[in-house]
Amino acid sequence: MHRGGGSAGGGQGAVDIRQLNQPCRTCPLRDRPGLVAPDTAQREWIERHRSGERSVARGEEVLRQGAPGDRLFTVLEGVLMRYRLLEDGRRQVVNIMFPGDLVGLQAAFDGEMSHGVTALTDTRLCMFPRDRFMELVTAQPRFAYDVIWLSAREEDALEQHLVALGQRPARERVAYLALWLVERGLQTGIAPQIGPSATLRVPITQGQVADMLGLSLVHTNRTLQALRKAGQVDWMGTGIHIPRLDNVRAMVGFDPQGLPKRPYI
Amino acid sequence: MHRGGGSAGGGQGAVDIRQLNQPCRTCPLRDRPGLVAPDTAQREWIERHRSGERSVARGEEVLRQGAPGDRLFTVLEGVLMRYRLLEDGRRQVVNIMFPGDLVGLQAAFDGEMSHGVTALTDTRLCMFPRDRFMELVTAQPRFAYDVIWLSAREEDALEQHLVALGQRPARERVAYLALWLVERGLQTGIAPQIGPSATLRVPITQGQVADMLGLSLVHTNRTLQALRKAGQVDWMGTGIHIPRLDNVRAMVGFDPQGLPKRPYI
DNA sequence: ACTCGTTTATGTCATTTGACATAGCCGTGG
DNA sequence: CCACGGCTATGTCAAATGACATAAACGAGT
Repeated sequence: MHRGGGSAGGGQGAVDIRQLNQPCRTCPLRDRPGLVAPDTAQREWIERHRSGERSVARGEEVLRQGAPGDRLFTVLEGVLMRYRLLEDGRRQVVNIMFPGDLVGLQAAFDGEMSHGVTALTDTRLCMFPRDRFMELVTAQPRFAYDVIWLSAREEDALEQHLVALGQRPARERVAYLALWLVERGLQTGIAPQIGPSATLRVPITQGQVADMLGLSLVHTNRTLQALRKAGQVDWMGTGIHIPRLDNVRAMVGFDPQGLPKRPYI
Repeated sequence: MHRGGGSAGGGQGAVDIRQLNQPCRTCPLRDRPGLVAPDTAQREWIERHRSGERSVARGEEVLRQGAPGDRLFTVLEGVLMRYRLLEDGRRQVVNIMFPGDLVGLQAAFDGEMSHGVTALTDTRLCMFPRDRFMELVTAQPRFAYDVIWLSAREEDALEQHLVALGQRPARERVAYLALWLVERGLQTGIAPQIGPSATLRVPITQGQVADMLGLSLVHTNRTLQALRKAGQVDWMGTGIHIPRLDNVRAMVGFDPQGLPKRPYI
Protein backbone atom coordinates (compact mmCIF):
# COMPACT_ATOMS: atom_id res chain seq x y z
CA MET A 1 0.00 0.00 0.00
CA HIS A 2 1.54 3.17 -1.24
CA ARG A 3 5.04 1.83 -0.79
CA GLY A 4 5.61 1.18 2.84
CA GLY A 5 3.42 1.20 5.91
CA GLY A 6 -0.12 2.36 5.59
CA SER A 7 -3.73 2.27 6.48
CA ALA A 8 -6.12 -0.37 5.37
CA GLY A 9 -8.17 1.51 2.78
CA GLY A 10 -11.78 2.66 2.70
CA GLY A 11 -13.87 2.51 5.75
CA GLN A 12 -16.04 5.34 7.01
CA GLY A 13 -19.67 5.93 6.21
CA ALA A 14 -22.50 3.42 6.58
CA VAL A 15 -23.53 0.74 4.11
CA ASP A 16 -26.66 1.77 2.36
CA ILE A 17 -28.36 -0.78 0.22
CA ARG A 18 -31.53 0.82 -0.94
CA GLN A 19 -33.13 -1.27 -3.63
CA LEU A 20 -35.00 1.00 -5.94
CA ASN A 21 -36.51 0.50 -9.31
CA GLN A 22 -36.57 3.83 -10.95
CA PRO A 23 -37.65 3.38 -14.54
CA CYS A 24 -34.88 3.66 -17.12
CA ARG A 25 -36.53 6.67 -18.69
CA THR A 26 -35.45 8.66 -15.67
CA CYS A 27 -31.95 7.20 -15.72
CA PRO A 28 -29.46 9.90 -14.76
CA LEU A 29 -27.23 8.80 -17.63
CA ARG A 30 -29.91 9.75 -20.13
CA ASP A 31 -28.54 13.09 -21.17
CA ARG A 32 -24.93 13.10 -20.20
CA PRO A 33 -23.03 14.89 -22.94
CA GLY A 34 -20.45 12.19 -23.68
CA LEU A 35 -22.84 9.26 -23.61
CA VAL A 36 -25.28 7.91 -26.14
CA ALA A 37 -28.46 6.69 -24.51
CA PRO A 38 -29.97 3.37 -25.50
CA ASP A 39 -33.13 3.55 -27.61
CA THR A 40 -36.52 2.64 -26.20
CA ALA A 41 -36.33 -0.98 -27.30
CA GLN A 42 -33.02 -1.36 -25.50
CA ARG A 43 -34.36 0.36 -22.44
CA GLU A 44 -37.11 -2.19 -22.17
CA TRP A 45 -34.67 -5.04 -22.33
CA ILE A 46 -32.51 -3.46 -19.73
CA GLU A 47 -35.44 -2.84 -17.48
CA ARG A 48 -36.43 -6.47 -17.69
CA HIS A 49 -32.99 -7.82 -16.96
CA ARG A 50 -31.64 -5.59 -14.28
CA SER A 51 -32.28 -6.41 -10.68
CA GLY A 52 -32.57 -2.88 -9.34
CA GLU A 53 -30.44 -0.09 -8.10
CA ARG A 54 -28.07 0.23 -5.25
CA SER A 55 -26.74 3.27 -3.46
CA VAL A 56 -23.34 3.22 -1.88
CA ALA A 57 -21.86 5.83 0.40
CA ARG A 58 -18.49 7.34 -0.22
CA GLY A 59 -15.73 5.18 1.13
CA GLU A 60 -17.73 1.95 1.02
CA GLU A 61 -16.44 -1.15 -0.65
CA VAL A 62 -18.81 -2.23 -3.39
CA LEU A 63 -17.16 -5.44 -4.49
CA ARG A 64 -14.52 -7.29 -2.59
CA GLN A 65 -11.59 -8.91 -4.30
CA GLY A 66 -12.07 -12.65 -4.15
CA ALA A 67 -15.83 -12.44 -3.72
CA PRO A 68 -18.09 -14.41 -6.06
CA GLY A 69 -18.66 -12.42 -9.23
CA ASP A 70 -22.33 -13.05 -9.53
CA ARG A 71 -23.36 -9.56 -10.47
CA LEU A 72 -22.27 -6.65 -12.58
CA PHE A 73 -23.34 -3.06 -12.62
CA THR A 74 -23.37 0.13 -14.53
CA VAL A 75 -22.37 3.27 -12.69
CA LEU A 76 -25.33 5.64 -12.68
CA GLU A 77 -23.85 8.37 -10.52
CA GLY A 78 -20.57 8.82 -8.72
CA VAL A 79 -16.99 7.76 -9.13
CA LEU A 80 -15.38 4.54 -7.97
CA MET A 81 -11.96 3.02 -7.70
CA ARG A 82 -10.93 -0.41 -8.91
CA TYR A 83 -7.83 -2.01 -7.36
CA ARG A 84 -5.91 -5.21 -6.88
CA LEU A 85 -4.37 -6.29 -3.63
CA LEU A 86 -1.30 -8.47 -3.29
CA GLU A 87 -1.05 -10.93 -0.42
CA ASP A 88 1.39 -8.73 1.45
CA GLY A 89 -0.89 -5.73 1.37
CA ARG A 90 0.50 -3.83 -1.58
CA ARG A 91 -2.30 -2.27 -3.53
CA GLN A 92 -2.46 -1.19 -7.14
CA VAL A 93 -5.34 1.02 -8.14
CA VAL A 94 -6.06 -0.17 -11.61
CA ASN A 95 -8.61 2.30 -12.86
CA ILE A 96 -11.18 4.86 -11.85
CA MET A 97 -14.75 4.28 -12.97
CA PHE A 98 -17.13 7.01 -14.07
CA PRO A 99 -20.85 7.19 -14.80
CA GLY A 100 -21.74 4.90 -17.65
CA ASP A 101 -18.94 2.44 -16.98
CA LEU A 102 -19.63 -1.23 -16.66
CA VAL A 103 -18.06 -2.92 -13.66
CA GLY A 104 -17.59 -6.58 -12.83
CA LEU A 105 -17.47 -8.11 -16.29
CA GLN A 106 -14.25 -9.97 -15.62
CA ALA A 107 -15.72 -11.90 -12.73
CA ALA A 108 -18.71 -12.88 -14.81
CA PHE A 109 -16.33 -15.32 -16.48
CA ASP A 110 -13.84 -16.16 -13.79
CA GLY A 111 -16.45 -16.52 -11.11
CA GLU A 112 -14.31 -14.63 -8.63
CA MET A 113 -13.50 -10.95 -8.46
CA SER A 114 -9.89 -10.33 -9.41
CA HIS A 115 -10.11 -6.87 -7.95
CA GLY A 116 -11.99 -4.81 -5.41
CA VAL A 117 -14.16 -1.77 -6.04
CA THR A 118 -14.65 1.11 -3.63
CA ALA A 119 -16.79 4.22 -3.97
CA LEU A 120 -14.86 7.48 -3.98
CA THR A 121 -18.04 9.51 -3.84
CA ASP A 122 -21.61 8.65 -2.99
CA THR A 123 -22.67 6.43 -5.80
CA ARG A 124 -25.70 4.92 -7.47
CA LEU A 125 -25.43 1.67 -9.39
CA CYS A 126 -27.67 -0.22 -11.76
CA MET A 127 -27.33 -3.91 -10.91
CA PHE A 128 -27.51 -6.97 -13.12
CA PRO A 129 -27.33 -10.57 -11.98
CA ARG A 130 -24.57 -12.24 -13.91
CA ASP A 131 -26.76 -14.72 -15.75
CA ARG A 132 -29.39 -12.25 -16.80
CA PHE A 133 -26.70 -9.95 -18.05
CA MET A 134 -25.14 -12.62 -20.20
CA GLU A 135 -28.59 -13.42 -21.54
CA LEU A 136 -29.03 -9.82 -22.48
CA VAL A 137 -25.73 -9.74 -24.25
CA THR A 138 -26.08 -12.93 -26.20
CA ALA A 139 -29.72 -12.35 -27.10
CA GLN A 140 -29.31 -8.80 -28.37
CA PRO A 141 -26.55 -8.06 -30.88
CA ARG A 142 -26.68 -4.40 -30.06
CA PHE A 143 -25.79 -5.11 -26.46
CA ALA A 144 -23.03 -7.45 -27.48
CA TYR A 145 -21.65 -4.71 -29.63
CA ASP A 146 -21.84 -2.18 -26.82
CA VAL A 147 -20.23 -4.44 -24.27
CA ILE A 148 -17.37 -5.16 -26.62
CA TRP A 149 -17.11 -1.45 -27.25
CA LEU A 150 -16.88 -0.74 -23.54
CA SER A 151 -14.33 -3.50 -23.06
CA ALA A 152 -12.19 -2.09 -25.81
CA ARG A 153 -12.32 1.32 -24.16
CA GLU A 154 -11.42 -0.06 -20.79
CA GLU A 155 -8.50 -1.83 -22.37
CA ASP A 156 -7.43 1.40 -23.93
CA ALA A 157 -7.54 3.18 -20.59
CA LEU A 158 -5.47 0.47 -18.94
CA GLU A 159 -2.91 0.73 -21.70
CA GLN A 160 -2.62 4.45 -21.19
CA HIS A 161 -2.06 3.91 -17.49
CA LEU A 162 0.53 1.28 -18.34
CA VAL A 163 2.37 3.77 -20.50
CA ALA A 164 2.27 6.26 -17.67
CA LEU A 165 3.69 3.81 -15.14
CA GLY A 166 6.30 2.45 -17.50
CA GLN A 167 7.52 5.57 -19.25
CA ARG A 168 6.65 8.71 -17.37
CA PRO A 169 8.64 10.25 -14.54
CA ALA A 170 6.76 11.11 -11.37
CA ARG A 171 5.80 14.61 -12.33
CA GLU A 172 4.51 13.79 -15.76
CA ARG A 173 2.80 10.76 -14.31
CA VAL A 174 0.81 12.76 -11.81
CA ALA A 175 -0.06 15.35 -14.43
CA TYR A 176 -1.18 12.61 -16.76
CA LEU A 177 -3.48 11.11 -14.18
CA ALA A 178 -4.96 14.44 -13.24
CA LEU A 179 -5.64 15.22 -16.86
CA TRP A 180 -7.05 11.81 -17.58
CA LEU A 181 -9.46 12.12 -14.69
CA VAL A 182 -10.52 15.61 -15.63
CA GLU A 183 -11.05 14.63 -19.25
CA ARG A 184 -13.27 11.80 -18.20
CA GLY A 185 -15.08 14.18 -15.92
CA LEU A 186 -15.60 16.60 -18.77
CA GLN A 187 -16.84 13.86 -21.02
CA THR A 188 -19.20 12.58 -18.42
CA GLY A 189 -20.44 16.03 -17.61
CA ILE A 190 -19.50 15.89 -13.95
CA ALA A 191 -16.60 18.33 -14.30
CA PRO A 192 -17.44 21.88 -15.31
CA GLN A 193 -15.16 23.61 -17.78
CA ILE A 194 -14.79 27.34 -17.40
CA GLY A 195 -12.91 28.82 -20.29
CA PRO A 196 -9.50 27.19 -20.45
CA SER A 197 -9.75 25.61 -17.02
CA ALA A 198 -11.64 22.68 -15.55
CA THR A 199 -12.36 21.23 -12.14
CA LEU A 200 -13.31 17.75 -11.06
CA ARG A 201 -14.73 17.53 -7.60
CA VAL A 202 -13.85 14.01 -6.56
CA PRO A 203 -12.09 13.38 -3.26
CA ILE A 204 -9.03 11.24 -3.82
CA THR A 205 -6.38 10.93 -1.15
CA GLN A 206 -2.72 11.21 -1.93
CA GLY A 207 -2.35 7.65 -0.78
CA GLN A 208 -4.79 6.55 -3.43
CA VAL A 209 -2.97 8.54 -6.07
CA ALA A 210 0.28 6.95 -4.93
CA ASP A 211 -1.21 3.49 -5.22
CA MET A 212 -2.49 4.24 -8.67
CA LEU A 213 0.77 5.64 -9.99
CA GLY A 214 3.21 3.34 -8.28
CA LEU A 215 4.84 6.14 -6.31
CA SER A 216 5.50 6.42 -2.62
CA LEU A 217 3.11 8.53 -0.61
CA VAL A 218 5.77 11.07 0.24
CA HIS A 219 6.97 11.45 -3.26
CA THR A 220 3.41 11.81 -4.49
CA ASN A 221 2.88 14.57 -2.00
CA ARG A 222 5.95 16.43 -3.14
CA THR A 223 5.11 16.01 -6.76
CA LEU A 224 1.62 17.35 -6.20
CA GLN A 225 3.04 20.39 -4.50
CA ALA A 226 5.48 20.96 -7.30
CA LEU A 227 2.71 20.84 -9.88
CA ARG A 228 0.65 23.18 -7.78
CA LYS A 229 3.45 25.69 -7.41
CA ALA A 230 4.11 25.48 -11.13
CA GLY A 231 0.48 26.43 -11.65
CA GLN A 232 -0.16 23.35 -13.73
CA VAL A 233 -2.36 21.13 -11.61
CA ASP A 234 -3.99 21.97 -8.34
CA TRP A 235 -4.92 18.69 -6.77
CA MET A 236 -6.34 19.25 -3.30
CA GLY A 237 -7.93 16.50 -1.28
CA THR A 238 -11.35 17.45 -2.53
CA GLY A 239 -10.78 17.63 -6.25
CA ILE A 240 -8.60 18.47 -9.19
CA HIS A 241 -8.31 21.87 -10.73
CA ILE A 242 -6.44 22.43 -13.98
CA PRO A 243 -6.10 26.14 -14.74
CA ARG A 244 -4.98 25.67 -18.33
CA LEU A 245 -6.08 22.44 -19.91
CA ASP A 246 -4.06 22.99 -23.06
CA ASN A 247 -0.85 23.33 -21.08
CA VAL A 248 -1.27 20.01 -19.36
CA ARG A 249 -2.50 18.39 -22.54
CA ALA A 250 0.70 19.46 -24.24
CA MET A 251 2.82 18.24 -21.36
CA VAL A 252 1.44 14.72 -21.46
CA GLY A 253 0.83 14.49 -25.20
CA PHE A 254 -2.90 14.17 -24.87
CA ASP A 255 -4.77 12.99 -27.92
CA PRO A 256 -8.05 14.95 -28.06
CA GLN A 257 -9.52 12.57 -30.63
CA GLY A 258 -9.64 9.93 -27.95
CA LEU A 259 -13.03 10.79 -26.54
CA PRO A 260 -15.80 9.30 -28.63
CA LYS A 261 -19.29 9.10 -27.23
CA ARG A 262 -19.75 6.08 -25.05
CA PRO A 263 -22.69 3.73 -25.04
CA TYR A 264 -23.91 2.27 -21.76
CA ILE A 265 -26.16 -0.48 -20.58
CA MET B 1 12.79 3.73 -25.80
CA HIS B 2 14.13 1.71 -22.93
CA ARG B 3 14.90 4.85 -20.97
CA GLY B 4 17.48 6.82 -22.86
CA GLY B 5 19.14 6.47 -26.24
CA GLY B 6 18.25 3.54 -28.41
CA SER B 7 17.55 1.95 -31.69
CA ALA B 8 14.37 2.40 -33.61
CA GLY B 9 12.71 -0.98 -33.12
CA GLY B 10 12.15 -4.02 -35.34
CA GLY B 11 13.62 -4.22 -38.74
CA GLN B 12 15.43 -7.21 -40.14
CA GLY B 13 13.87 -9.98 -42.24
CA ALA B 14 11.71 -9.57 -45.32
CA VAL B 15 7.99 -8.88 -45.47
CA ASP B 16 6.17 -11.98 -46.45
CA ILE B 17 2.51 -11.69 -47.21
CA ARG B 18 1.41 -15.05 -48.42
CA GLN B 19 -2.34 -15.24 -48.68
CA LEU B 20 -3.41 -18.78 -48.02
CA ASN B 21 -6.72 -20.32 -47.31
CA GLN B 22 -6.08 -23.40 -45.34
CA PRO B 23 -9.39 -24.81 -44.18
CA CYS B 24 -10.20 -24.27 -40.52
CA ARG B 25 -10.24 -27.99 -39.90
CA THR B 26 -6.47 -27.94 -40.27
CA CYS B 27 -6.13 -24.87 -38.09
CA PRO B 28 -3.01 -25.20 -35.94
CA LEU B 29 -4.98 -24.00 -32.94
CA ARG B 30 -7.25 -27.03 -33.18
CA ASP B 31 -5.65 -29.12 -30.49
CA ARG B 32 -3.66 -26.76 -28.36
CA PRO B 33 -4.04 -27.91 -24.77
CA GLY B 34 -5.22 -24.63 -23.27
CA LEU B 35 -7.67 -23.72 -26.01
CA VAL B 36 -11.18 -24.88 -26.76
CA ALA B 37 -11.76 -25.24 -30.48
CA PRO B 38 -14.90 -23.87 -32.06
CA ASP B 39 -17.46 -26.45 -33.12
CA THR B 40 -18.14 -27.25 -36.75
CA ALA B 41 -20.91 -24.72 -37.13
CA GLN B 42 -18.64 -21.99 -35.84
CA ARG B 43 -15.86 -23.11 -38.09
CA GLU B 44 -18.06 -22.64 -41.12
CA TRP B 45 -18.95 -19.14 -40.09
CA ILE B 46 -15.35 -18.30 -39.51
CA GLU B 47 -14.33 -19.75 -42.82
CA ARG B 48 -16.88 -17.60 -44.58
CA HIS B 49 -15.91 -14.39 -42.85
CA ARG B 50 -12.19 -14.47 -42.71
CA SER B 51 -10.17 -13.09 -45.56
CA GLY B 52 -7.30 -15.55 -45.46
CA GLU B 53 -4.05 -16.07 -43.71
CA ARG B 54 -0.91 -14.09 -43.53
CA SER B 55 2.60 -15.06 -42.65
CA VAL B 56 4.95 -12.62 -41.08
CA ALA B 57 8.64 -13.06 -40.51
CA ARG B 58 10.24 -12.50 -37.14
CA GLY B 59 10.97 -8.85 -36.55
CA GLU B 60 8.37 -7.57 -38.99
CA GLU B 61 5.82 -4.98 -38.01
CA VAL B 62 2.33 -6.37 -38.50
CA LEU B 63 0.26 -3.34 -37.63
CA ARG B 64 1.56 0.16 -37.38
CA GLN B 65 0.40 2.53 -34.69
CA GLY B 66 -1.77 5.17 -36.31
CA ALA B 67 -2.65 3.01 -39.31
CA PRO B 68 -6.31 2.49 -40.22
CA GLY B 69 -7.73 -0.35 -38.16
CA ASP B 70 -9.60 -2.03 -40.93
CA ARG B 71 -8.69 -5.57 -40.04
CA LEU B 72 -8.23 -7.83 -37.05
CA PHE B 73 -6.60 -11.19 -36.72
CA THR B 74 -6.24 -14.24 -34.61
CA VAL B 75 -2.73 -15.48 -33.96
CA LEU B 76 -2.42 -18.97 -35.44
CA GLU B 77 1.24 -19.52 -34.76
CA GLY B 78 3.99 -17.46 -33.23
CA VAL B 79 4.34 -14.74 -30.65
CA LEU B 80 3.95 -11.01 -31.13
CA MET B 81 4.49 -7.83 -29.22
CA ARG B 82 2.01 -5.02 -28.83
CA TYR B 83 3.34 -1.56 -27.92
CA ARG B 84 2.56 2.13 -27.78
CA LEU B 85 4.92 4.83 -28.88
CA LEU B 86 5.01 8.35 -27.50
CA GLU B 87 5.84 11.25 -29.76
CA ASP B 88 9.35 11.54 -28.38
CA GLY B 89 10.17 7.94 -29.09
CA ARG B 90 9.52 6.37 -25.72
CA ARG B 91 7.98 2.98 -26.15
CA GLN B 92 5.85 0.93 -23.81
CA VAL B 93 5.35 -2.70 -24.67
CA VAL B 94 1.84 -3.28 -23.54
CA ASN B 95 1.41 -7.00 -23.93
CA ILE B 96 2.72 -10.10 -25.63
CA MET B 97 0.30 -12.02 -27.81
CA PHE B 98 0.18 -15.80 -28.06
CA PRO B 99 -1.55 -18.27 -30.36
CA GLY B 100 -5.31 -17.93 -30.07
CA ASP B 101 -5.19 -14.26 -29.14
CA LEU B 102 -7.28 -11.74 -30.99
CA VAL B 103 -5.46 -8.62 -32.12
CA GLY B 104 -6.75 -5.32 -33.41
CA LEU B 105 -10.14 -5.16 -31.77
CA GLN B 106 -9.59 -1.69 -30.35
CA ALA B 107 -9.04 -0.16 -33.76
CA ALA B 108 -12.20 -1.76 -35.05
CA PHE B 109 -13.97 0.94 -33.06
CA ASP B 110 -11.58 3.83 -33.05
CA GLY B 111 -10.68 3.45 -36.71
CA GLU B 112 -7.03 4.01 -35.96
CA MET B 113 -4.53 1.71 -34.32
CA SER B 114 -3.63 2.98 -30.87
CA HIS B 115 -0.65 0.67 -30.80
CA GLY B 116 1.75 -1.17 -33.06
CA VAL B 117 2.25 -4.91 -33.34
CA THR B 118 5.50 -6.63 -34.23
CA ALA B 119 6.26 -10.31 -34.63
CA LEU B 120 8.77 -11.72 -32.16
CA THR B 121 8.91 -15.03 -34.00
CA ASP B 122 7.81 -16.13 -37.42
CA THR B 123 4.09 -15.90 -37.25
CA ARG B 124 0.93 -16.98 -38.99
CA LEU B 125 -2.25 -14.96 -38.68
CA CYS B 126 -5.89 -15.53 -39.56
CA MET B 127 -7.21 -12.27 -40.96
CA PHE B 128 -10.66 -10.72 -40.77
CA PRO B 129 -11.78 -7.53 -42.42
CA ARG B 130 -13.20 -5.31 -39.76
CA ASP B 131 -16.74 -5.22 -41.11
CA ARG B 132 -17.04 -8.92 -41.66
CA PHE B 133 -15.73 -9.53 -38.21
CA MET B 134 -18.30 -7.28 -36.60
CA GLU B 135 -20.96 -9.04 -38.65
CA LEU B 136 -19.78 -12.32 -37.29
CA VAL B 137 -19.90 -11.07 -33.76
CA THR B 138 -23.30 -9.45 -33.89
CA ALA B 139 -24.90 -12.24 -35.89
CA GLN B 140 -23.71 -15.10 -33.72
CA PRO B 141 -24.18 -14.89 -29.96
CA ARG B 142 -21.56 -17.50 -29.39
CA PHE B 143 -18.97 -15.33 -31.06
CA ALA B 144 -20.08 -12.30 -29.13
CA TYR B 145 -19.64 -14.29 -25.98
CA ASP B 146 -16.19 -15.44 -26.99
CA VAL B 147 -15.01 -12.01 -27.99
CA ILE B 148 -16.15 -10.57 -24.70
CA TRP B 149 -14.42 -13.44 -22.97
CA LEU B 150 -11.19 -12.70 -24.74
CA SER B 151 -11.50 -9.00 -24.00
CA ALA B 152 -11.99 -9.73 -20.35
CA ARG B 153 -8.88 -11.89 -20.34
CA GLU B 154 -6.83 -9.27 -22.09
CA GLU B 155 -7.98 -6.76 -19.54
CA ASP B 156 -6.95 -9.12 -16.81
CA ALA B 157 -3.48 -9.47 -18.30
CA LEU B 158 -3.07 -5.73 -18.58
CA GLU B 159 -4.08 -5.34 -14.96
CA GLN B 160 -1.49 -7.84 -13.88
CA HIS B 161 1.16 -5.96 -15.81
CA LEU B 162 -0.05 -2.76 -14.21
CA VAL B 163 0.40 -4.29 -10.78
CA ALA B 164 3.89 -5.35 -11.74
CA LEU B 165 4.87 -1.89 -12.94
CA GLY B 166 3.25 -0.12 -10.05
CA GLN B 167 4.17 -2.33 -7.13
CA ARG B 168 7.05 -4.63 -7.91
CA PRO B 169 10.73 -3.78 -7.61
CA ALA B 170 12.92 -4.54 -10.61
CA ARG B 171 13.85 -8.04 -9.65
CA GLU B 172 10.38 -9.21 -8.86
CA ARG B 173 9.15 -7.42 -11.93
CA VAL B 174 11.43 -9.30 -14.26
CA ALA B 175 10.64 -12.59 -12.54
CA TYR B 176 6.96 -11.86 -12.86
CA LEU B 177 7.23 -11.22 -16.57
CA ALA B 178 9.30 -14.31 -17.18
CA LEU B 179 6.79 -16.40 -15.30
CA TRP B 180 3.83 -14.84 -17.01
CA LEU B 181 5.31 -15.54 -20.40
CA VAL B 182 6.20 -19.09 -19.53
CA GLU B 183 2.77 -19.78 -18.10
CA ARG B 184 1.17 -18.54 -21.26
CA GLY B 185 3.59 -20.67 -23.20
CA LEU B 186 2.63 -23.70 -21.15
CA GLN B 187 -1.03 -23.03 -21.61
CA THR B 188 -0.62 -22.58 -25.33
CA GLY B 189 1.49 -25.67 -25.62
CA ILE B 190 4.48 -23.88 -27.11
CA ALA B 191 6.62 -24.19 -23.99
CA PRO B 192 7.57 -27.68 -22.90
CA GLN B 193 7.52 -28.50 -19.22
CA ILE B 194 10.07 -31.02 -17.99
CA GLY B 195 9.41 -31.98 -14.44
CA PRO B 196 9.53 -28.84 -12.31
CA SER B 197 11.12 -26.71 -15.02
CA ALA B 198 9.88 -25.10 -18.20
CA THR B 199 11.35 -23.33 -21.19
CA LEU B 200 9.84 -20.87 -23.62
CA ARG B 201 11.83 -20.44 -26.80
CA VAL B 202 10.89 -16.94 -27.86
CA PRO B 203 13.61 -14.43 -28.70
CA ILE B 204 13.07 -11.23 -26.76
CA THR B 205 15.81 -8.65 -26.47
CA GLN B 206 16.67 -7.03 -23.19
CA GLY B 207 15.63 -3.75 -24.72
CA GLN B 208 12.17 -5.13 -25.30
CA VAL B 209 11.99 -6.42 -21.76
CA ALA B 210 13.09 -3.03 -20.53
CA ASP B 211 10.37 -1.32 -22.55
CA MET B 212 7.78 -3.69 -21.22
CA LEU B 213 8.74 -3.32 -17.58
CA GLY B 214 9.58 0.35 -17.49
CA LEU B 215 13.20 -0.25 -16.56
CA SER B 216 16.34 1.06 -18.18
CA LEU B 217 18.19 -1.27 -20.48
CA VAL B 218 21.21 -1.43 -18.22
CA HIS B 219 19.25 -2.18 -15.13
CA THR B 220 17.26 -4.82 -16.94
CA ASN B 221 20.50 -6.45 -17.95
CA ARG B 222 21.78 -6.48 -14.40
CA THR B 223 18.55 -7.77 -13.02
CA LEU B 224 18.49 -10.60 -15.53
CA GLN B 225 21.98 -11.56 -14.52
CA ALA B 226 21.08 -11.49 -10.87
CA LEU B 227 18.11 -13.78 -11.45
CA ARG B 228 20.29 -16.08 -13.49
CA LYS B 229 22.98 -16.29 -10.83
CA ALA B 230 20.32 -16.90 -8.23
CA GLY B 231 19.18 -19.85 -10.31
CA GLN B 232 15.67 -18.52 -10.51
CA VAL B 233 15.20 -17.41 -14.10
CA ASP B 234 17.55 -17.95 -16.98
CA TRP B 235 16.51 -15.50 -19.66
CA MET B 236 18.94 -15.63 -22.55
CA GLY B 237 18.33 -13.82 -25.79
CA THR B 238 16.73 -16.88 -27.29
CA GLY B 239 14.26 -17.85 -24.63
CA ILE B 240 13.31 -18.16 -21.00
CA HIS B 241 14.18 -21.08 -18.81
CA ILE B 242 12.75 -21.46 -15.33
CA PRO B 243 14.39 -24.32 -13.46
CA ARG B 244 11.84 -24.45 -10.66
CA LEU B 245 8.45 -23.11 -11.55
CA ASP B 246 7.11 -23.37 -8.03
CA ASN B 247 9.92 -21.19 -6.69
CA VAL B 248 9.17 -18.37 -9.06
CA ARG B 249 5.46 -18.83 -8.61
CA ALA B 250 5.94 -18.35 -4.91
CA MET B 251 8.13 -15.31 -5.41
CA VAL B 252 5.58 -13.45 -7.48
CA GLY B 253 2.47 -14.79 -5.80
CA PHE B 254 1.20 -16.55 -8.87
CA ASP B 255 -2.42 -17.67 -8.83
CA PRO B 256 -2.57 -21.07 -10.54
CA GLN B 257 -6.36 -20.89 -10.90
CA GLY B 258 -5.89 -18.09 -13.39
CA LEU B 259 -5.54 -20.24 -16.49
CA PRO B 260 -8.91 -21.31 -17.79
CA LYS B 261 -9.20 -22.72 -21.29
CA ARG B 262 -9.45 -20.00 -23.87
CA PRO B 263 -11.80 -19.88 -26.81
CA TYR B 264 -10.61 -18.44 -30.10
CA ILE B 265 -12.06 -17.26 -33.34
C1' DA C 1 -14.37 22.46 22.53
C1' DC C 2 -11.73 18.20 22.71
C1' DT C 3 -9.96 13.84 21.02
C1' DC C 4 -8.74 10.69 17.92
C1' DG C 5 -7.69 8.85 13.47
C1' DT C 6 -6.70 10.04 8.96
C1' DT C 7 -4.57 12.92 5.71
C1' DT C 8 -1.13 16.25 4.30
C1' DA C 9 3.33 18.28 4.86
C1' DT C 10 8.58 18.60 5.66
C1' DG C 11 13.33 17.28 6.87
C1' DT C 12 17.07 13.97 6.49
C1' DC C 13 19.10 10.08 4.76
C1' DA C 14 19.32 5.44 2.21
C1' DT C 15 18.43 2.86 -1.86
C1' DT C 16 17.09 1.96 -6.23
C1' DT C 17 17.37 2.97 -10.61
C1' DG C 18 19.06 5.71 -14.54
C1' DA C 19 22.78 7.88 -17.49
C1' DC C 20 27.00 7.62 -19.83
C1' DA C 21 31.01 5.47 -21.53
C1' DT C 22 33.12 1.54 -23.29
C1' DA C 23 34.12 -3.09 -24.53
C1' DG C 24 33.03 -7.75 -25.99
C1' DC C 25 29.95 -10.67 -28.52
C1' DC C 26 27.40 -12.60 -32.26
C1' DG C 27 24.92 -13.04 -36.41
C1' DT C 28 24.34 -11.27 -41.13
C1' DG C 29 25.93 -9.93 -45.44
C1' DG C 30 29.49 -8.81 -48.48
C1' DC D 1 37.07 -14.09 -43.82
C1' DC D 2 36.02 -9.63 -42.56
C1' DA D 3 33.20 -5.68 -41.47
C1' DC D 4 29.26 -3.87 -39.58
C1' DG D 5 25.28 -3.25 -36.63
C1' DG D 6 22.67 -4.58 -32.98
C1' DC D 7 22.77 -6.93 -28.62
C1' DT D 8 24.85 -7.95 -24.14
C1' DA D 9 27.92 -6.87 -20.48
C1' DT D 10 30.48 -3.93 -16.93
C1' DG D 11 32.30 0.16 -14.48
C1' DT D 12 31.48 4.67 -12.53
C1' DC D 13 28.77 8.30 -11.26
C1' DA D 14 24.32 11.01 -10.92
C1' DA D 15 19.53 11.50 -10.26
C1' DA D 16 15.07 10.02 -8.96
C1' DT D 17 12.61 7.96 -5.73
C1' DG D 18 11.78 5.50 -1.30
C1' DA D 19 12.12 5.03 3.89
C1' DC D 20 11.72 6.87 8.33
C1' DA D 21 10.63 10.27 11.65
C1' DT D 22 7.78 13.85 13.02
C1' DA D 23 4.60 17.54 12.94
C1' DA D 24 0.79 20.15 11.45
C1' DA D 25 -3.91 20.29 9.52
C1' DC D 26 -8.37 18.44 9.11
C1' DG D 27 -12.88 16.10 10.11
C1' DA D 28 -15.96 13.16 12.42
C1' DG D 29 -17.81 11.99 16.64
C1' DT D 30 -18.34 12.85 21.71
